[in-house]
Formats: sequence, structure tokens, C-alpha cells
Amino acid sequence: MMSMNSKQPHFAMHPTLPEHKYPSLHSSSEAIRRACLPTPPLQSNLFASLDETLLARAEALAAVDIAVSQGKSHPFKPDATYHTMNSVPCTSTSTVPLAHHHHHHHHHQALEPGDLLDHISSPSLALMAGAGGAGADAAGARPGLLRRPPGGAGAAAAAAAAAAAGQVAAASAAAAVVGAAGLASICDSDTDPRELEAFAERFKQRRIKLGVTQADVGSALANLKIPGVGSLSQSTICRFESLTLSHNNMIALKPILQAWLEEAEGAQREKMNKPELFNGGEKKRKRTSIAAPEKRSLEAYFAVQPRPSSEKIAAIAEKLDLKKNVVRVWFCNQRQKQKRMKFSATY
DNA sequence: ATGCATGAGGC
DNA sequence: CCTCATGCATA
Repeated sequence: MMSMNSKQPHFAMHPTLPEHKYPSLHSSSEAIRRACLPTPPLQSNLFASLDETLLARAEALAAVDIAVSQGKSHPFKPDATYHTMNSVPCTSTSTVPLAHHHHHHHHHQALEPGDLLDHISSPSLALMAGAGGAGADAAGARPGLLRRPPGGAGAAAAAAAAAAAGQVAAASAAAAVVGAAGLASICDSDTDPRELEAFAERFKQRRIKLGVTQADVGSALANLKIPGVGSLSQSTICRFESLTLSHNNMIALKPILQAWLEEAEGAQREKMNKPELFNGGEKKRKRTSIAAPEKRSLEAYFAVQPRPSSEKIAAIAEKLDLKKNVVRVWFCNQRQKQKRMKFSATY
């Protein structure tokens, strides 16, 4: 009676597969990513002797933030800002003489207050040459998208089996999946951030025209019998539309959403609903809310050291009077955010 | 639309 | 313990 969720098991999508093994998607991508990492995280030498100093400095920076931030308040999200304002009507067949695909750029963790300020209070958070994360990841393969079978579906087993096979196909080439669903541009143009942005925008527009919500799309995906593709949450659809997903994630989801879009438009006559809502009253996950002051401190620490050691995390947790795990997760999430689609002009 | 969380897969 | 893909809960 602890972590068991009543609604749906988040896994079981790759339970038994004696023949093949598709989770290689993840592994390969990460392996490549890691391999490409030019500089492993080691800034500890710089701060090795700055235990107390670091905290103090970080907090000082946080204090600065307070002073700065109280002068204004932006209603917009501070991160995930990358709009490249591109509307290239490029199709899959259109030639792309501009051979500037995605190249891996080594990213450097910012160690200066500038980054901190930019992150927490900068009004000009649009321009950052932080294409590192996305670029590096993009260089690799694609992640093993979509998992989790439809909660109480009786065909879960079959779906899972099919899903397994599908995963492999998806890994090899998005073309396989897309081909079956509805032909998409599965070339290097698929990795083009501008193309993704354009698609995301078109997607949202057409989705709205169809009169479906993000949540609807999410559950409808399960109706598409694409192997390995189950439903997705409103959150994910939203993030896709707003491009607040990792580059790889965007690329992985694009063909699937495109398939859905085409089918939905092609058969705009039926409106299936998968209300799989059975809740008896189990454990509700609680979202601990970190107060603004603590958050500011965390941001300050993050600016100085994005990957604090366990000990440091513990220290920070104690100072801020937060649970260590909460702090650890916060840093993890912060890193993820920092890595999102952020390829403004690249330079 | 987003913040905090879970979990698989990997070192 | 990390990274990543995702999602529940929420502002």
C-alpha cells in the first residue's frame, strides 16, 4: 500500500520478450550520448574547498535575486523558451542545401552568477546558447518512447507483445511506424528543430480545429493501433505542443502524433472516449510545494553546482529544511529543464 | 501550463 | 545516483 497506483501500472510493457529486446533504444541513445560527452562533470576541484563558502555564496546570490525580483514579476515561464520563429514550409522532398544539421556542441555548465540571474530573474531569458544538451542527445538514437499499457484493458497482453516488436521497429527507423500510419518526412528534416516547431504549431492548430483537447489526444493515441504506442497524458501532449520536451522526445513523438492527426481528420465522424476512470480511493500522490525562498536558494546553488554530491544535497536540504530526496529530485528536474529545447540561435 | 515525482535502464 | 520519458496534482 505504498507506491501501487490503482489506475494503471506504469510498466509491464516489456514484460516478456524471449526473442528480442527493444529497450535498447534507451540504452543506445544514452550510451552514445555519454560517449559523446566531451567533458564529464568535474567541477568539484573548483569548489572542493568551498563547502561553506559555496553555500554562503549561493545564498548571497539568492539574496540578490530577491532584491531584483521584487521589482517585477513575469507571467511567463522562465525556462523552455526557445522560439526560433521559423516557419519553413520545407517538405520532406524539398532540398535542403543548408547542410547545417545538428552538430554536437559541448556544453559547459555555467558557473557564474550570470547564469543564475538569467535563470531566476533575467527578463531576457530568450537568448542562451545552450544547445548543448539537446544537440548531444539528438546525436544519439531515439529513446524508447511510450510505454505503459492501457490500464484495465483486457487486450493489454496482446498489446504489450505487439508493442515490444513495434519498439524495435521504431528504434530502427521511424519510417516503419510512420509508414504504416501515414507517411511523414523521416529524414534529417525530422531532427530539424525548426521542422519540429512548425509541426507542433500545425498540430495544435489542427487539433483545436478538430475540437479535441490535449487529454483527448493523449487517450486517443491508444486507439491508434500502433505497436508500442499507448496513451499519453495531457501533460505530454501539452509539452509537445509547447516544445517543452527534449529534442529526442519531440522527434519520437512527432510521427505518432502525426499519425493520430491524420486519422482523426480522416475520420472526423467518430468521437471515441476512453474514460478509464476508476478510482476507489487509493493513495493520492502529493506534490510537495517548495516555497519561493527555498526555491531561490536552490536556484542559487544550482547556478554554482548543478550536480551536487549526496553530501552537498544533504547539506542543502538541511539548510533549507527540506527532505533530502526532495532536494535531489529538484536538482534532477532542474537539469532536465536546463536541457530542454534550447537552441535559440546557437550563437 | 507546470512543478514535483516515479521508474526503467545504465553505469 | 543519474538521465529520460512521463504523469499526477495543481496553480
